[in-house]
Amino acid sequence: MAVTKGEQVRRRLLTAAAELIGERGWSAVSTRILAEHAGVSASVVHYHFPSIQAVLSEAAVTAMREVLETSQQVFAVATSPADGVDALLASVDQYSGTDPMSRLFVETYLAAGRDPELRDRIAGLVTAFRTQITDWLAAHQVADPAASAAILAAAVDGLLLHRSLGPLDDQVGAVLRRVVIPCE
Amino acid sequence: MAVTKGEQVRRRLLTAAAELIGERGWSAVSTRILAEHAGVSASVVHYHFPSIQAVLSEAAVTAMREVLETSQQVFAVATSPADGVDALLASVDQYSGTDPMSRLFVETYLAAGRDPELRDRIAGLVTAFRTQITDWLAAHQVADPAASAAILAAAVDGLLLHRSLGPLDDQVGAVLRRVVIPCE
DNA sequence: GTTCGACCTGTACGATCGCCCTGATTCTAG
DNA sequence: CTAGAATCAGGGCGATCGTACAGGTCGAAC
Repeated sequence: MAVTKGEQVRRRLLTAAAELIGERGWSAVSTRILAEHAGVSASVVHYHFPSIQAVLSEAAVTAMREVLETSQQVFAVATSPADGVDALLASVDQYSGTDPMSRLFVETYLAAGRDPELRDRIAGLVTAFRTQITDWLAAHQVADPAASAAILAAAVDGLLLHRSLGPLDDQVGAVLRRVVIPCE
Repeated sequence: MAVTKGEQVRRRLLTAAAELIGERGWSAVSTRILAEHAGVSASVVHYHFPSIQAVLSEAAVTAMREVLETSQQVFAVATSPADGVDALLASVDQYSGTDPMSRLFVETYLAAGRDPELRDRIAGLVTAFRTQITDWLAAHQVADPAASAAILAAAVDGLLLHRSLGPLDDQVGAVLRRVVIPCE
């Protein structure tokens, strides 16, 4: 069989960990909670992973990579810079700011500040995402593509953060489109 | 005496809590760690506060209110929308993204998602801050002042989040200035 | 000088934490 | 069919958690 039984359990642990990071917070995910949520015994966690931090890190990096990769694909179909911003915001719209995935992103940013190895992996993911946007903006004659991409990426995370506190203005899309202006 | 001995200890606990939230993370601040950091015995915490969550919430709200109030004062001296954005970014520049205050903001956003009462208090602070910026932008004939203020506030938090992963592009200030365009 | 309240210390309780170890079970190669 | 590897359950260890409580110290009011 291609996927062994143990590999299935390992994946269940990772998906459960990703959910729990968002729901309970990074440092509130314990071995027993994680095991119960994945439907296994507590000691199975330490059979598949060396430590709790290792599970959380791998789960977070995997989940973030998937989201970022699908998120940067929305730019491929956009035909103009304004379309690209709209598509980016639309793809973000499925996250309410209070859902596990949104919170996993922020939790992981914070955890990365306390774990240098995790920090490097996350920085790599975000840099790759930002580079992808930079290239796309440059190809569409946007001025200062690198800084514009940095603002767009930061705005997305910031909007998620603020949206968890309450609804946002309808016109944020129109305003964010101002960021991408053509070269003179 | 105006400030009693007990009040001094209470304040030491609050400032220590604010630091520890940023350094260790919200849910990793324990009674004993907090007491040790404030130079008091462990049970003093529960003499001045009903629970650990209460200390953390009050410390976070107090710290955030101070920062937001001083931060919105930088707009008062700015004479143009572009100046305002520059002043905002400059006032944010003193926070590296890895310092306790930056991290306290994000930690508190996340904690607010798990505590409705804290959420309301934080939402009030952020809304007041955003309203202040909105009024200032409107007074300076910026189009869509409310949405522009939302983008600016979100960008500030997002930039802090991303700056903790690595240095940012030099031109983010120039790009962010594009957000504030005059009414047609 | 005594009383009283504010303030603090030390200790204790039950719960939970990460991690380890020992056996049982299940699967697979030979 | 069997031996061995892979996988899992259960229990236990020392540490730490939040909180409660009983007693001690100390300054101020009377």
